Amino acid sequence: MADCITCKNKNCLINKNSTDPRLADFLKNKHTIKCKKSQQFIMEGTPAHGLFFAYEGKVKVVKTGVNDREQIVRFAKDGEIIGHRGGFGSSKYYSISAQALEDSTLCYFSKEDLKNILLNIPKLTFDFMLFYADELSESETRVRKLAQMSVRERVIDTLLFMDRKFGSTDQLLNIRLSRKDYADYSGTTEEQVIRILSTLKKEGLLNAKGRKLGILDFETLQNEISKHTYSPNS
DNA sequence: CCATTAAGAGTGT
DNA sequence: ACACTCTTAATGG
Repeated sequence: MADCITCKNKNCLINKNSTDPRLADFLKNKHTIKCKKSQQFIMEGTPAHGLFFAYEGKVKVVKTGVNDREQIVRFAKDGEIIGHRGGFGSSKYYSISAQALEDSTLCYFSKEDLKNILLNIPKLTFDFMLFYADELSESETRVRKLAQMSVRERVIDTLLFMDRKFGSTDQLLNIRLSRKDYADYSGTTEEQVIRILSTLKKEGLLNAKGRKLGILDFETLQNEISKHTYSPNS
């Protein structure tokens, strides 16, 4: 596989700093992991040895709650980090699980290597800090939405989010999720999601080809949740 | 390629 | 939430 310097994922924090000569040895220690669809590669509560980056593919990050109810915490695509703390911080264990949503390729760095470069390359550390700050901000916005939006609003918000994150082609979202996944991200049950999706279809706001969903009327959907999205963060 | 089966979607209660 | 039906995807010959 391509090395970090020539990597296509220009948004990756490692790629952005890959020309720094001090990174050369570190980059040699990168591992590449192939992951089949549905394969879980981080298990919550398991000792953390490092940090993953999605090289290619899509991943969901999940936190398990009571009665095995799952909450999808975030999604990751090309160039993005999975397992934010990766064991180089205070906790020795992963606080989340991660599962591939499609066949994916992951890059992996050990926590020792990571610690080393974070302590020695300020620019990279600064980029990480900015990234974490943005993530925290987004996470805060999500807390508010989960608390204040109605179920229907949360489902709509999730649909719009999927379009922003993964894009659409031919009026179909470029991601394939089960209704359960939509529920686990929106903080509802599968049945609720199914019902809301089918009413959205009847209202002509949503499109479905097979299992794929497509947004037909962005404006109406946007308007319906606009009172929650006046703030700078989506 | 088609048939069988498993997984997921949808609906009524 | 559960039970049931219908649809779609996966498997294997």
